[in-house]
Amino acid sequence: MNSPKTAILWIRRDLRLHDNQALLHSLNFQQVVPCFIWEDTPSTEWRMGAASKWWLHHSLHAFQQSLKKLGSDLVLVKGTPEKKLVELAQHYGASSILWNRSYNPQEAPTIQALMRAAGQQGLEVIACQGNLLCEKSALLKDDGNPYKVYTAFWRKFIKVYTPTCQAKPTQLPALPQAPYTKTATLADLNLLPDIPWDAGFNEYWHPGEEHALTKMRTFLKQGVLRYKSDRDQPHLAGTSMLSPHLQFGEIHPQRILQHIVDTFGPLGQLTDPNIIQFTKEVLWREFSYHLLQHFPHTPNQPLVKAFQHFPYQKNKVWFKAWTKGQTGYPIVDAGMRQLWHTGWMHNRVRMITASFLIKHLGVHWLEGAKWFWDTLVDADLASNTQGWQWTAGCGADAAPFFRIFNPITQGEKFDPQGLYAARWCPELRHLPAKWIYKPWEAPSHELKKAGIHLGTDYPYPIVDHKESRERALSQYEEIKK
DNA sequence: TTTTGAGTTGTTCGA
DNA sequence: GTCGAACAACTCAAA
Repeated sequence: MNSPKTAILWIRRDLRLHDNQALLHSLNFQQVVPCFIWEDTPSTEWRMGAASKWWLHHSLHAFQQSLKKLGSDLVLVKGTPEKKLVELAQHYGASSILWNRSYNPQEAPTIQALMRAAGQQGLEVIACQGNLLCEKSALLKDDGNPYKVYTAFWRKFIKVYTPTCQAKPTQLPALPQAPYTKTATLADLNLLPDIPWDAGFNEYWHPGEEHALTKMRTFLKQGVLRYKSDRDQPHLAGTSMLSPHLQFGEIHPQRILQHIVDTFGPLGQLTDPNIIQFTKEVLWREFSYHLLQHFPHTPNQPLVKAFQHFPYQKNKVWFKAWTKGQTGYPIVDAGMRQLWHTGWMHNRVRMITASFLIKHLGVHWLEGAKWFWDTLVDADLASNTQGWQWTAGCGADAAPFFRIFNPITQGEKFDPQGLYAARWCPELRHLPAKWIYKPWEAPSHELKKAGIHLGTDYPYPIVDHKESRERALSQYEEIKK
């Protein structure tokens, strides 16, 4: 054995040093080439959206820096993964390719092609557990079928699960000599927008593992203690905001649960409803992946087949008003504008805006899912699909058909002072809280005093709540038959 | 196999 | 203004 043992470490959305199985496995090699491959125009649907690309750019940068600190680097390459990985292996004389599994069914063809290409070259492939706590068949019902009800999934999970975290390595194997000439720079990947719509992103987000870990520790020390009530109030910073960090694998859910167990005790014995609620939210992500893996058609097709024939309507004008935050319903508009400016929307408002698009405007949930996919920094195929189908009533454990969010009372209930509306729809900021979620009902002198001319400064509602509600209910009535 | 109880996030109406 | 009931019926989980 004269030549050193060399491995290619394929990095995807696992941009972390802690709890990174493939990275740990790579320590068994003498030389390791960590690499990220960017495919400009992948042939799959659901290719990475604009907001996610922004995050990826900064996250790659952060990860590259931390690899450098440990004596390695991140090699960036443009091209088709299965071709480039084999090419890299040949260039460096590597014997093995390592990666952490992705649970996105859209990526399955790439993996199959890679396995084939590697096999032809006699390369060893090692796929490790990725960003999930429960892989496809790790948690099933006693009869062997997948869960379709969250509570049952959760109960089983806390019974069987114990976290096992792994510290980050203190040093990494060196990069081999003989630099690969076809590397790209981060700028070459062209991940940042051409027009600077990301200005607002920079003040809200700090991608990277270090920031993710800090955010988790701070949240689990403070915010989580009021989570059960604060998480529902969109004007507060009551949620963990860890979702994009999880999506890019900057933090493993294992580490969050470990921290919870270390601080508050075993999951099965938690008593504080705030901690339980937060743990449940972490597990919703797992449940979404559970569903996505067992029902891989759900990003595009309803889980409940009866909904294939639901009479959704195309309405470009209404859809555009929704995307721009110009529906005339302040809670909806505030949410859509927050999304546009920050790449994120508060969870409660996600439900309200989604419900409004599907039920009040009668637009297909898939249209909304695609908009969220492009604009969210935490866009996650499993959570996005599950969330939209839940709202549409066609998913697992879905909302009953008669549950149609009232866009006025939801605003008033969860933000009685109207702070969220005032923040994101500043044209309404002088309107008293009493009217801020229903400006069209405000007396004309109040509107005048607040300096608002409806129809000019802020739109009238594009649809009537009561009418839309009744129409949606009667359509659902039809579907049942 | 059969049976029984339960199921994230709500709204409206009428007393 | 507050509160409880009705909204429907079905699928799922587990004993």
